[in-house]
Amino acid sequence: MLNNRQDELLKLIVEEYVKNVRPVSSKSLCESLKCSSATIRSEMSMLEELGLLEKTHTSSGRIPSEKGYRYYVDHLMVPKDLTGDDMLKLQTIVKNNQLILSDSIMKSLEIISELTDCTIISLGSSSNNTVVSKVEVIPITDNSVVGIIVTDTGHVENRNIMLNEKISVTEIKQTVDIINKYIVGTPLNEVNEKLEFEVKPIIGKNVTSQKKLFEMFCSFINDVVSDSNIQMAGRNNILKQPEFNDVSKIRNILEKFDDREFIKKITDKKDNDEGDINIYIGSENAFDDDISIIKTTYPINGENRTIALIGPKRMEYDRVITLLNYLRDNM
Amino acid sequence: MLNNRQDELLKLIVEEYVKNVRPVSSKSLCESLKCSSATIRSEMSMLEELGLLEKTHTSSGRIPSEKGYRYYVDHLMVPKDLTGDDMLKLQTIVKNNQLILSDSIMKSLEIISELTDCTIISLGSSSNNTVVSKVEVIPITDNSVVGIIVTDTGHVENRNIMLNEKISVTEIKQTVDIINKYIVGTPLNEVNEKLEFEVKPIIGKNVTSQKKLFEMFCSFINDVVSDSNIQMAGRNNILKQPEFNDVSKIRNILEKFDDREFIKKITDKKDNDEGDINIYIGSENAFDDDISIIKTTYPINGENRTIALIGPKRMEYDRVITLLNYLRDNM
DNA sequence: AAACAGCACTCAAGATAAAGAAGTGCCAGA
DNA sequence: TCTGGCACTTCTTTATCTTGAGTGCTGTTT
Repeated sequence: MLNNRQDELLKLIVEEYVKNVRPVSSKSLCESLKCSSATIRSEMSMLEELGLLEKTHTSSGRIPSEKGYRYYVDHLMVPKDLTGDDMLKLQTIVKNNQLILSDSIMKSLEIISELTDCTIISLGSSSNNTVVSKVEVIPITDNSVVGIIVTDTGHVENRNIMLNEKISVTEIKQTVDIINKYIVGTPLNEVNEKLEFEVKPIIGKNVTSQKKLFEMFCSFINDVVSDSNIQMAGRNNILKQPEFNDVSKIRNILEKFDDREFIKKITDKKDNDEGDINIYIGSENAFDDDISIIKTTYPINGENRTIALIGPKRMEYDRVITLLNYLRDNM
Repeated sequence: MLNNRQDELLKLIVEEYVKNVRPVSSKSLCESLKCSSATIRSEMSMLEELGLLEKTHTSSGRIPSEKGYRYYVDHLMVPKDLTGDDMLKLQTIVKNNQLILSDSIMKSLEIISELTDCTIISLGSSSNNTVVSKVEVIPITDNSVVGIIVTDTGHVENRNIMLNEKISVTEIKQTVDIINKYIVGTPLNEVNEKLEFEVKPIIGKNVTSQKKLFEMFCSFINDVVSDSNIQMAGRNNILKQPEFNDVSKIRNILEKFDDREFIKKITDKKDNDEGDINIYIGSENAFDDDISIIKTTYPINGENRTIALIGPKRMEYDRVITLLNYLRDNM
């Protein structure tokens, strides 16, 4: 491993580079390390040999390599206390009890995205513990209805459903009553099975015109189950980062934000500790080599929501993590 | 006004510039206009004197000025037939009758945004003709409920409502029944009045614990009324346009896309002909001098939705307008 | 052995100059 | 009224030079 001074040096370089976005010179660290620039230079080249530092050209200062950031995050970073300013802004939301929990967390995430100039994505793996609270089907025209599903977390999904044939209001009510009777209280991931094996036979006994409605509704609920509900805050913040001044790079990233399938994959990665904070630096994530993702999960009303904070590889890791921890502790 | 050749010249320059994003030289037009470059140059300087053309520097070719685009759009542009390719892509959606009207129009708009590399915003002035179809309040926890409002256009709005005190299920049902009884069938813009003067007195007679629920619900419905439902397609398309290679410019525009208040103002502008296509070139709109907006309204289920197509000032006006007209004709 | 001062070397970035290309404007003649 | 010809302008590209901020290395000091 590294000696004390090397640790200290790497830490200084990461933090200096994160702050100024400029290769860090040996001279600029003399004062902090209380030794000459020559000494620092020799240490620097050792760290470079170990793959922890890089140069942008032969005679440039050093910047942290991906491995350098990893080492920093794993060994050097010390959790920072929240600054009064950060805390103040967050508290106004946390303390506001006009909002239900999930809304107030979303608001907090918006604040954090603003404070850090990062993008935050919140996505729920709703199918696990969430339970259907209510199903509604409301007639709109002669041959179209709107289907609504409400879960016990207060989440509402709706879809317009087109029917080939005219269905009477009473027929709709019949179908919905049957669905409700069997489905309310069912966990989302079991709804499919129940619809297929318990509800379908019963519907079958009734008027055939209900079949179409039932099928459409099944497909709707299917989508709800498979569709992790995605929320995003600070989508454009990446544009503020000086290293993203290349339009094609920005475009690449912004298009990934809009790609639901891509975003959903963020949840896929299984990590050692659920609930822990996981960090994916540069090529460790699929976004972009210059991007890091800080991922964690919050249990909200029994639902596990994944929170992903997306920012430049050159990120204030300590501050970001402190903010996320503060949010968890004050939930 | 301009003579025939000047018309032809301006038309050629606009269309050439739109295609190649490069100042157009006199020489490049000799063949099309069947005269020498010197002749074209003298015509060009006349058009420049009239403010229809501009130069990027003293010895550059010409580009259309804002006034030039305006003249082109008002007098020179001829509606183009749809290319087979464009039509094909649109038709697969239009002909799909699994979707209700508003959904299929949204799909079509997505296609158009893709075909034109423009961003399309669809926003509804829901309060005018839309009528409440159903109101629901579903208990989530002891002191929170989710409120749902469904309109006759199949639009669903929902909100989590936090209550200070515990309210029993039957009490909620009572309140909702009263609200439903008076509100269903009411146009959105009259809901407020009705709630205040007809429903409130009745609620007042009942248990006080309902008051809070009623108030929260009023605030919710208020927001629904004032909130024009915004949909967006191709948000990142602006990044594909070569003239937007400046990150600060892109940021400025993308941030406006996320600014609901700003977007809503698009509907505000009153125009001569409702239902007609309106064009705002460069400084004629509040977005950016290099951006044009093509705006029109579609009546969908009695609701007037505003469609705004946002792209570079250097836009294929004829094609875009043909696409929008085709969509209207095939609705 | 570790730290340091000194010096040669490297590279990026900015300034300046020159050459070439792509235009225009204008004039005189058909 | 149109056109060919020519001088002039500006952008673009390329090359050269300079400067400044760094490093790497070496020999000396502690």
